[in-house]
Amino acid sequence: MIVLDYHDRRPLYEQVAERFGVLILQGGMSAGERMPSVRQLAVDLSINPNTIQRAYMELEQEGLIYPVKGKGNFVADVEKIRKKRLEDYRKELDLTVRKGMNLGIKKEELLAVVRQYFGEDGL
Amino acid sequence: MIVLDYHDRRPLYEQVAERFGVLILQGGMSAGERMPSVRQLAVDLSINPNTIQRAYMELEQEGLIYPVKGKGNFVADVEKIRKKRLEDYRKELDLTVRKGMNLGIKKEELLAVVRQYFGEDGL
DNA sequence: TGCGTGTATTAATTGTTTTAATACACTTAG
DNA sequence: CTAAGTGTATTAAAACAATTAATACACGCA
Repeated sequence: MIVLDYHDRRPLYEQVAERFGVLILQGGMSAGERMPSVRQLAVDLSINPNTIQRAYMELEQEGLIYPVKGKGNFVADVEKIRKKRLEDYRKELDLTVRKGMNLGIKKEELLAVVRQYFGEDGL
Repeated sequence: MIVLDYHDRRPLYEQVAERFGVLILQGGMSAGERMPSVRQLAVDLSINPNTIQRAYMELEQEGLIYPVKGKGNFVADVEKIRKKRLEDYRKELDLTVRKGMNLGIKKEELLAVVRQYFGEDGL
């Protein structure tokens, strides 16, 4: 069971989302497994159900879980998670490169950064 | 003289900074030229001097102006501005590429995005 | 139908941002 | 050296946004 840290300045819903996020990504929960119910977890942690709801919303945004009305929230497939992460990253990358173009950066400089992390091989 | 828009939801200091920022970047003011004094501009716009001060702080952060105690704020050299922008962008670019590496993105995909905006030539 | 589930709306609380009031410190003209 | 103009720092008031809670609604299943 997760534990809240009231010395942590971050909001409660963020702590809850973060703990479960790590748990899921590290394989502590498997795909399809049910999350604790909004109400039950709220009782366990002695906080309001809406705070849990908010945390689950965050996790849903990240593609880590999905809700089923009347049944509960369930852990998503890690493969789908990975795909969503890549999707989001591609948008970010596109923006960054375009921004560089607008700033008048040289193509070679962009390539150099890529090489720096991915090596020279294969050009 | 700039004009404040009280229907604009953005804070006053941001409006002030934005207006002068555009003015400077578009060549409406030349390097070394003096900005309106904090107090004078405050009187003109009928707002508190600290709000102007805050706006000028923003502009200083962006490298657009520099302060001289007892004398005033002055428009920076556009060349220095350009350099600072590039500096900031390089850090951003570095982070983005590293993040891609951590996500396990393929080198070729990064290169493809670069080509998309900068063309195929020169590989 | 009843219990357990997620969802939506509204309000109270808390925290952050924005603006103002005021006092301090530096520069230069005279 | 003093006065008037300049930027700077500190503090507090006011406005705004984020967070949490209270409450009611809607769905699924036994």
